[in-house]
Amino acid sequence: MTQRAAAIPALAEAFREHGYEGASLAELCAATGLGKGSLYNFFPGGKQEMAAAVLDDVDAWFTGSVFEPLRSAEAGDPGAIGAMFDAVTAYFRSGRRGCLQGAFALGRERDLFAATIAGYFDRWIAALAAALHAAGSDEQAARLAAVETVAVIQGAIVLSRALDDPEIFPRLIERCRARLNAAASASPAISS
Amino acid sequence: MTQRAAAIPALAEAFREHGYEGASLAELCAATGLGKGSLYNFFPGGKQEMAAAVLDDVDAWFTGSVFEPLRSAEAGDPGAIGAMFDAVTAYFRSGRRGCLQGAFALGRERDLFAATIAGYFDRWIAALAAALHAAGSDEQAARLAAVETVAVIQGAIVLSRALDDPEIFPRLIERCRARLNAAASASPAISS
DNA sequence: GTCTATACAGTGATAGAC
DNA sequence: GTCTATCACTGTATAGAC
Repeated sequence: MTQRAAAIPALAEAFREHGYEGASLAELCAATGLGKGSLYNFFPGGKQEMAAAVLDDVDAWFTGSVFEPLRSAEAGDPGAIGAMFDAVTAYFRSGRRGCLQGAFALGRERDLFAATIAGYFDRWIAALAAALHAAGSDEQAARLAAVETVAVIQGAIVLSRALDDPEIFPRLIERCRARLNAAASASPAISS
Repeated sequence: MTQRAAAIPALAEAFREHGYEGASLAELCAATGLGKGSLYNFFPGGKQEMAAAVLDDVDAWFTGSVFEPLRSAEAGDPGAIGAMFDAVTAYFRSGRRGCLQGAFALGRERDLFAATIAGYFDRWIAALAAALHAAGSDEQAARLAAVETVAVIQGAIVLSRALDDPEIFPRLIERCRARLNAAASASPAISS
């Protein structure tokens, strides 16, 4: 059963690089070093179950390393939002690595994983909005800023890959960081 | 030869909905109402030529309806940037419609169309930066704001589809509009 | 549990009838 | 020009040998 878990990161990279439709079983076998029989032993549901397992794995990582730490801002940690930017920059490798949930949202495979994808972004936005609210923004402004920040991150991945420019992602992240810091230091009464 | 041009919008919708790998020839035939023979008569290069023609068509529309009007801001038109947001909101149907160049940038098909995709975003960013520069921003700030604005638009499409929420796109667009207006009204000496 | 062999639908693409 | 028939091939998935 630990072999199944070991295969998931390799499957994730294959899906990231080729997309859901583009990742053939042959490539998934090559990526994991397993034969078709072994893959189907671990994932009887086939490619769809493999992708679902990968999405769950990514989701679990973000929950533990991004969403939960953001909640610590509610307990008064002022560095939680900065830590999110650090974690995201490392995870997406400054935009060279794509976002599986984001890529799946753009194609037809969205229908297969709609609830999982929506849940991922929903919890990300909710956690960031809670942290911003704890830092002083009113709830509506915090929610909108959280949506925008996640959108910038997703757009930065698109632009980084489209323009093949590794500096785009860190620059946009720095801009988000500065803007959220500025909003947090401003009093909510003023920003209303 | 006009039949070929008539097929392109239908092909565009098919590629948008299914992605490059996911759009099979059978679906491209169904979308256009043409048989394989007819499609191959118009596009001897097959699927790749169909996608290239679609990208060129989208590019031409953006050049005429978005990039060129932005250049008019250099001639003193203050409404050019607002017109871009209107055009983009209508084109992407408030995020329900995907961006072909953005979607292609995330998968392996990026390699096939790398120059076209990069050129599309390059010219969008350059035109918007020129308009912002004409409105008073210094060049570096204008460039960065342009990159961010295009990133927000791309991210807004991802989030709109991921969360299946049609209000996300227009809200983020309004936020961009307000921020660029605020930056334009501020003197460049202050914002340095 | 892992691989090989295989089934069978569907793929992109081509040839030829009309 | 358009369609039908067909190509060789790859796709996902399964069965069975070891």
